[in-house]
Amino acid sequence: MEEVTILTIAKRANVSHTTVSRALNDSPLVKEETKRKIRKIADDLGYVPNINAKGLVEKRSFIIGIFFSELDTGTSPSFLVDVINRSKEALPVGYSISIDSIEALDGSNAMSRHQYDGAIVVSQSTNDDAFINMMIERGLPVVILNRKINREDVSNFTTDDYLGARKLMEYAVRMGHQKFGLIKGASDFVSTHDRQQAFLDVTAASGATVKPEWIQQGTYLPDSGYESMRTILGAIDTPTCVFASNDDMAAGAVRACQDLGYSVPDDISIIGYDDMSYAKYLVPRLTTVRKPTDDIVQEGIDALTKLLDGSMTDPIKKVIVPTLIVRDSVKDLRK
Amino acid sequence: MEEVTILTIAKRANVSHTTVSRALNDSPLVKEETKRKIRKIADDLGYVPNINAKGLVEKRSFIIGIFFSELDTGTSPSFLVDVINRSKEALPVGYSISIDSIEALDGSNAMSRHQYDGAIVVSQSTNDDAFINMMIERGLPVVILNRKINREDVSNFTTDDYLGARKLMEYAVRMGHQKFGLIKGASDFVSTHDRQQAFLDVTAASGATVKPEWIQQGTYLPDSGYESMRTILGAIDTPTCVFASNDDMAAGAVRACQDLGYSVPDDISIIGYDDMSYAKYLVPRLTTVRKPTDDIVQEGIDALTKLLDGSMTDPIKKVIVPTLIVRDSVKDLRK
DNA sequence: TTGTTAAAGGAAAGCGCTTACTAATGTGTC
DNA sequence: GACACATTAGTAAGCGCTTTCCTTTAACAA
Repeated sequence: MEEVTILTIAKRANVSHTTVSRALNDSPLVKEETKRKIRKIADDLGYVPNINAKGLVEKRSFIIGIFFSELDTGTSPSFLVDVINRSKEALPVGYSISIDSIEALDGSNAMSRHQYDGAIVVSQSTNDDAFINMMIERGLPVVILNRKINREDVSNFTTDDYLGARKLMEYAVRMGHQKFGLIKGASDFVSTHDRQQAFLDVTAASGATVKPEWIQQGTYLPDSGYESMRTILGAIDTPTCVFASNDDMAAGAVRACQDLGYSVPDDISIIGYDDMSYAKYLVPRLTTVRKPTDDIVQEGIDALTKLLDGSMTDPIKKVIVPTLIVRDSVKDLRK
Repeated sequence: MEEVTILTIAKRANVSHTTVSRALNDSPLVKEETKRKIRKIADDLGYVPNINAKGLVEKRSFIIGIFFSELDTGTSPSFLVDVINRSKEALPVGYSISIDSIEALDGSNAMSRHQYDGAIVVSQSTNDDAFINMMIERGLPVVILNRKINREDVSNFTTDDYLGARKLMEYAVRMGHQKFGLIKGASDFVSTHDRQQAFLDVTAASGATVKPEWIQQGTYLPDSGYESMRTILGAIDTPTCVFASNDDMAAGAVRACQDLGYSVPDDISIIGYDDMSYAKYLVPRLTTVRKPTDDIVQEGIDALTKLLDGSMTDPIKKVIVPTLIVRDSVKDLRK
């Protein structure tokens, strides 16, 4: 299996390798007929361009980086997989993707070891800003997902966590709840802040009771939901509804209730956020908010593709609205 | 920010670029002192080798491919993430990883578009064999995970699904169960077959009852567990214990029981497989088998690394044993 | 002194590709 | 027939790196 290069093809076609290169890149400098002939030969020979050589002269790597704030902890696997899947589908052929966590890369020049042609940053935290700015300064085509960025010059696709949490909390209030607990997410995540703010605003506006001991700090991981819920249930008085800032923690919280002999939702209601795939299999089925991950990712990749081929004119900013998903984990207190 | 190449360094150090290259690659042909000087300059200048140029001459791509049988369906997100994470950690610096699904690549020469330096194949199905053989024939360093491969010349890390399912079923039998149902996994997955075989062997050996209508075909996805369970519960007689071939389907099955007014485990016991992270948050906590994913992946990457740097002598074969995880979803019928 | 050898580093080729330049044709105009 | 000027294709340079030869210098033996 001899390596077939443009030179191999050139000989076969009785043209120079220059012409082959041009034909394969659809240059207007070669006749259609010649192109056809050359392409045919390339096909027959099973020619595959050497991406290193091509990249070397074009100063490209054909690798696009996908960066998450963290890989092990904050980012949910299904979100990650979704991003990867859509990226593969939506990216032009020939590109590889490389996954990394910003946290792990930070400070080091590790990032520049791979010279990415473009990047998708799935950002959870303002801690990522330095990294993001660095990429933009370098002139790298980059798209930021998930978190709102205060720069005009970069495409940014987000969801409105505040709005989603608001919808959710307002629903709980409509169902007659007046005593609320909160399990917060990982502390430096913006989503944590937004969801919490909606919680505070809605409870304040509706005159609901929120005792300090009903507000617990979690990490977005299931175990922290479990522990936080135990603490909340340990208080003298207990809330009627607890908002766990994501579904993972909600699952842990439900578990804690069960372990301590509380029935969900009869004794206590639990609401989550994200609508993870298993949310509808929990007992009770979790009332939550669907985060439009798919859309965010799809639009993000589309934008990056445009950036890559130069067809992007102005940066795109888009906020995709989340949907309230009502299931069975909230008791109707009005009846 | 001028691009700094070995030539930039060479000028600064008053040596030829050749010497720089050698110094940076720790060649014995340059004096230690010279090396130190050159490395210092490289550091100061923030030099990053151009991977394309390096790859071009060394005929390497610095990309290793990670292939899954399928990406959307059969492979669980957390497994996938685990593989990615460990790969990142364990692979030598400078390498990028590229994720792909065999299914999507198959037939096309798409695979050869990227010229991988090595590959990890996470195989679920014998359908992957053609692909695997092709890679081996090409002489690509490759390691197969998850599924047993009948080739002597390739490293292979697996778990024993038959053994795991056997342990699980034997436990259920010990708990007094004598009427068993089965929800099978995706049909062309080897794991499906192995788990089913253990089910059949144990039930046969223990003289348990297994009615045909208690055996349903699933897909490994939660919904199929739900539907299958509904079908099983629709039978005139029902089993006392149902083995769902993975936790996702078990979750669906539990849900179906609940919806139809059956209590788990009081009316019916459910057992799963894999020990997904949420398994201990289901209600009831799921009795299942822990699949040693971490170990498989870690050993796989280690092997590939050795393959890559030529320090592998003989292919490694290893079967890692799964662990029974007893929780609350199986009722003790003996009391 | 001459010869031999080891050590250290340089010159140049070349990896496979794109892309200025250049050259060879053909075509139309006066 | 002489001129411009498209059209098509070829020549050669060069992307940043490794590596094969060479060359230089120093050290040592005879």
